[in-house]
Amino acid sequence: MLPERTVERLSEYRRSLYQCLDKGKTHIYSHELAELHHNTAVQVRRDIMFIGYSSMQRKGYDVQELIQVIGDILDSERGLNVAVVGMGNLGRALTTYFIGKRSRLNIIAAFDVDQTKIDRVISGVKCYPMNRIKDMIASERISIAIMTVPADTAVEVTEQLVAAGIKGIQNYTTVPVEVPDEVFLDEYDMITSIEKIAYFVKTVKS
Amino acid sequence: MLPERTVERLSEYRRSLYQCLDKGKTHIYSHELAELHHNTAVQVRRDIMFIGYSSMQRKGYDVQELIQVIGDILDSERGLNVAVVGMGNLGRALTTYFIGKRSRLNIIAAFDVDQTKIDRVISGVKCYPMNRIKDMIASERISIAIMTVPADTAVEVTEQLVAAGIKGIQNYTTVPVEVPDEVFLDEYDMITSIEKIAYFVKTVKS
DNA sequence: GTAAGATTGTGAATTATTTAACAATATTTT
DNA sequence: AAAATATTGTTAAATAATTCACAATCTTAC
Repeated sequence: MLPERTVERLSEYRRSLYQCLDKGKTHIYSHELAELHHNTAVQVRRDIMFIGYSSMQRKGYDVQELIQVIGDILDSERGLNVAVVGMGNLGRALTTYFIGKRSRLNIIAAFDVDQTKIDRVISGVKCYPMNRIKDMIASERISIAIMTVPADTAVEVTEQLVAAGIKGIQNYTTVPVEVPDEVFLDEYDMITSIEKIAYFVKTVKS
Repeated sequence: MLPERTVERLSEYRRSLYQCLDKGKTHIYSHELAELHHNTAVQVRRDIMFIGYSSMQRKGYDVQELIQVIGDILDSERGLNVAVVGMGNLGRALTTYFIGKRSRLNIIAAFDVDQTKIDRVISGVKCYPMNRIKDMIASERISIAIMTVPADTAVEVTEQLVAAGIKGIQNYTTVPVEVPDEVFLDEYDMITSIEKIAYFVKTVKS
């Protein structure tokens, strides 16, 4: 099992590699990838070492091959199904982000309380009522939920997701939630990230 | 200067502390804070040690005082002004997240290319055309920009922000950008975060 | 008022992550 | 074809982050 940071970086590298491909660039040096991602060439080589890929030396990494190898590590064979829970601004933003991205992650359902959204296709995804969470997760083999609901419903929604057998949750609400060990949880708080920037903006100056 | 992770955690603790305050809870133990944030009591104590606060021992930390002390570390005296660049779904989501939050960060302007948005107040923030970036950042003393524009304009918009003298940028687009050393940059990629979850969901099982 | 118990604060140990250093090797130059 | 150069892969060193372990201290129970 790779370190969390390494997984993140691999995912990011892959995005850049696809861009290289689009530009017709067939090989890339470790220091080029590093520069694109604000880290060092050694770090890049180390990450790539982790996944056991070897370039033909001195020509840089073969872009196509590297994409392939990263895919072998990151992706599941048949892809994973994803649901967006909460089709507000953030839910829709995320969903449109995904559209057109080469990805083995398929957003196949959205859930919302808003009656006017239900049964409609929003940002390319069909929207279901919250009480369908349970059966849809089971029947559609949804393994990951992206939670973009209002803060005050986060805990309750999490419980529903866990009860339905979800395997991973990305929590974008501003409240931390609790899940059993076997569910992978990641929490990201936009306010925190801005407060962090504010701190460094403030303290670098002084 | 505190470690980045510590700053993040402090911001998160503070959020929980405000919630305690609302519930009338006046003191909190390190292990309680830890549980809320999926980390250990030692970690919490270490973080709090970093900022030089001491509880009256054995009663837990005084919630109000701790909020105060974290604020002294994280916040700037007079607060910082923030702009959202790109008032799409994500921009609006973020802006509404901030509204009503006790914060020294004031989102005071939004920028967008869309003519129909310009000069209107959206999610509580006035929206300006992109060509106002330069003068607004200067005249309104905006130090932080949250970039939520389409990927293909990210690099160009970053250049504008930097030229205008921005101090910190949160990049929510899917392409990495380049800034000079004195500008603090944080990049967060939602697709990466979901790919990471997918990896761990996949590999924990096997 | 003494003993037992709970909690903090922190030096030391551990673990994780990053960086340095350099041998190995392929390519280009002369 | 030998020398110079550039790049990778990897061991070892350094740095950073977390956890352990425990003294100090306050509170409660008896």
